Amino acid sequence: MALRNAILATLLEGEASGYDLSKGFDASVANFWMATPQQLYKELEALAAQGLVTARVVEQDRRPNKRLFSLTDAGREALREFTAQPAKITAIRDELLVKVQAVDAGDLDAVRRAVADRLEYARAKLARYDRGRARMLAGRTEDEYFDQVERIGPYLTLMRGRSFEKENIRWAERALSILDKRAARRAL
Amino acid sequence: MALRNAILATLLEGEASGYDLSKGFDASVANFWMATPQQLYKELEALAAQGLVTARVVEQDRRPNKRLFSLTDAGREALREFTAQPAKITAIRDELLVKVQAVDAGDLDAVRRAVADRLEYARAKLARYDRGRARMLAGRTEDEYFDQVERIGPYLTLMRGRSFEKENIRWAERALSILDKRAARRAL
DNA sequence: CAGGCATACTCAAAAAGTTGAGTATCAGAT
DNA sequence: ATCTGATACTCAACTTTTTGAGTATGCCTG
Repeated sequence: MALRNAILATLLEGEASGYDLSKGFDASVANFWMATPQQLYKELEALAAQGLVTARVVEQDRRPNKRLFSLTDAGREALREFTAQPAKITAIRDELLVKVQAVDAGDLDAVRRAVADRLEYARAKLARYDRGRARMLAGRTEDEYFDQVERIGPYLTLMRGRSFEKENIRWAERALSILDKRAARRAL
Repeated sequence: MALRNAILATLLEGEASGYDLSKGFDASVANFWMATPQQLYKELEALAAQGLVTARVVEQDRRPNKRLFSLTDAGREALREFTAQPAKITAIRDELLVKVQAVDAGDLDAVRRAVADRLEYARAKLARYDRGRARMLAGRTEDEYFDQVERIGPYLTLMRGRSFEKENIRWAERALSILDKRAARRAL
């Protein structure tokens, strides 16, 4: 039910195929609701069956045909209704944190590596967010941007994703240094 | 499968009942893997059946008996194996962000309210994190703390939760001011 | 002395999400 | 000339999570 709304929200940016959505689609859906391709295709099918989106087939040469989905008026209305409802709180669920919680009874090196992997991932993602941000701002300040554009939603969600990754980086750096000290102490 | 490990990791802090876990249990499980009480009871049952935890019934007067679960050696070993595996990346799934993404075609006031609610929630949660942190540090600096205690996992996960809520606060404050400007502009 | 909240659970259906295995075509690299 | 990787999907089994409805006792407040 929530993926449904994430897809509708993303289609506000324009028509997209299942494949587009499954590859970040300009980093859109993935910023607030990650899903596997299978889920996206299935949900798009369901949305089309309910008349919330329409599909048109685009024939391409040199690559498979694709179905581009776009919002219908009913879809827009469904999205509006969704925004009018209160949001439930986010469930934090992070496998890395489970491992970190268990580090004292676990494999210190492996956890260290997992944190380092996350750090690297977060840095790459932050760079992508920064590129997306630069593209949106196009040389303007934030205030100028907000004054000039129609849609503020995509920028706000981008900023949340960006600060999330920034925090991941700060935390992971600190955690690594603490884990390293602990490893040194164990080695004695 | 991941909830399983979250429970095992939490039980490192000592025995707990399903009810304890379902009420934050010193904010433990909830910091990295939120679950409903039903899920926790079911998972504890499954863990007991697999011999990863053992239950002992504690008879209480003036309140219902409870079953306290603690880790077995097999459970400890399962947890260790889990920490040795690489962690998969976290799926970001936040209903509030879906609403914010859709705000331009949605109900601006309702979204504003949803962001304000999140801000309030994040502030309350930050205060709880700060209390937990003060309790753990007990007047020591972080470095002193790390030198003195056996377990660093719980502090590290607490810090991640804390910085997550801090970022929620910063973002929500900024988002509110932008949404307000937008509302003023619409009102013209 | 009634009503609500806290403790402490259980059962089960339905919805949502994950995992694994395919299909088919074309571009570019080895 | 073959192999990898990108595009663009589909089907199905399985696991996980959510939602809703209960049970039972005792404490505290108005």
